[in-house]
Amino acid sequence: MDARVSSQAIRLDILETLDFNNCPVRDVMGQIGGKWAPLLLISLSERPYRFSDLRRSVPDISQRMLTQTLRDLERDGFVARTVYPTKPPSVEYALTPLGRSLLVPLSGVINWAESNHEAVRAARIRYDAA
Amino acid sequence: MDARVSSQAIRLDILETLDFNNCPVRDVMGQIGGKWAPLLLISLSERPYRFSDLRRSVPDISQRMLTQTLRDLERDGFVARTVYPTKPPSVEYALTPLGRSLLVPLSGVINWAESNHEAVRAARIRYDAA
DNA sequence: CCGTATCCGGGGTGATACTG
DNA sequence: CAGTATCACCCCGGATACGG
Repeated sequence: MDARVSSQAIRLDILETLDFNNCPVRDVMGQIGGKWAPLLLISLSERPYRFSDLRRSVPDISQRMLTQTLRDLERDGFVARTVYPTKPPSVEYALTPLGRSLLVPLSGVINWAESNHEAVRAARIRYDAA
Repeated sequence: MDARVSSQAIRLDILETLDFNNCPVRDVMGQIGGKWAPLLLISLSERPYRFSDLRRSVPDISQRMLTQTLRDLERDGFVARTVYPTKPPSVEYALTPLGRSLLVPLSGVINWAESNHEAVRAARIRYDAA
């Protein structure tokens, strides 16, 4: 067995075709790796949210950033925006099928982050001590 | 069946305990969601790299950003830095067990990005047309 | 309720030059 | 080869005010 191979297989199909001028990692991760997008996607994985509900679910997001992040997610096809012309109007945001399919692998990273948060924090303390 | 539940189950353990003041998503994704970290982790998933090799593997990264990103990854415990006191010196970067375990779920997102890159680009074109 | 417009400060990023 | 130092820039993001 090759010593470079980990005990857990990692398959990265991308390695063979990685093109830095038209890079899916940059194109996709650039959005979902932003400051607010992951948290919004997590909330929306539960159920559709109205604008104000979403704002309450992420307490320290500004109205400006909430609007802007939702627009970006909508533009990329992850989130659908539905306006109900009530008075006052209400707007509902929900994951699209594409957004839901993204959340499958993304939830793996999120759960990893939760499980290994302490290990990362410990590594930082060790590094900063030296 | 609950209409809110997708055909593909998504389990987010984090939903029950999400604490925004000490948030693993922010703490972990903040690093690996950066501009350069994902690309470096992809390269390092193959094999250890020396500084210059890594630089060649990501052609448009500056020396400054390569150093800084590697330091951050080292600090979080994802990458190990080994100095060989040859002349001139050579430095090798390799994934740690923690980094390798991160790459398991991360590779899922990366492969998703590759598979769905075109769908995302199409969604953008559609959105921008309106 | 759900935005948009404007201003502004700070940090991330690149370019360049220098060192062991 | 593998960095560090410094400068300058730009854009993200917060605060605030206003509008449909």
